Amino acid sequence: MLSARFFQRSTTELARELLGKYLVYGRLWGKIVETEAYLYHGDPGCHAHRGLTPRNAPMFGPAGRTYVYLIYGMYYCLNIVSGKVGEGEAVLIRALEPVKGLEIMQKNRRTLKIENLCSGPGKLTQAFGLTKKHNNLSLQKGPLHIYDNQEKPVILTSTRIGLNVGKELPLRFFIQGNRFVSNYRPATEYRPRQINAFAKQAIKLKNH
DNA sequence: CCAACGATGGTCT
DNA sequence: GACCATCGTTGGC
Repeated sequence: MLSARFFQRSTTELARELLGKYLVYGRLWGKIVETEAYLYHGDPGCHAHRGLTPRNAPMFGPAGRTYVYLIYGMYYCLNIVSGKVGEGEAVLIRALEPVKGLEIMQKNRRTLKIENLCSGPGKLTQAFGLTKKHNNLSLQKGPLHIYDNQEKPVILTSTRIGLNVGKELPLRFFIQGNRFVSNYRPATEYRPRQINAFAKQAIKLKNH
């Protein structure tokens, strides 16, 4: 299991570092293959962007906890809280490669097709049986955990999916060539300078 | 293949 | 009352 320290890094870095790691819930294992970063400053697409509310409260807590919310009245999305306490940031887990417990996932998802089990944020929570009950839980304490993996994947970047605001920001990350990634979208190699330039601008905004 | 659309209910203004 | 970090189905090619 990963230490608390693992989660204490910048949100965009955590979003990349989570790729290739395992999300583990009981007998269910999935390799994280796609993530998105949501930032407190300068990111209108972030739930916490307008400040603390009852729903987004976990995002303002310590890194390494879960933030699970209901979307479109039907699906749940799993996030891993990042950033510092008081800073509302998180990483959305967008897709997993199913690794263990595939029969259970198939039952939960009502499909046999492996590519359709966890290839989307609403799909993976359904496959794992995650709901609001799993909101604001420590990944150190469980029952949800992140396990390490030595894999160093090749990472690509693109804009995020499904947003009406903040859609131009390059904050989606995924493993090159992985067939369980949720959606095609024009992507580029990971460019630290591009991300850093944005982060710099966000801090400027913060200090206004 | 893929664009359009409806289901569905919590959250915030 | 409007919005939504989605998904499965439908109907076109």
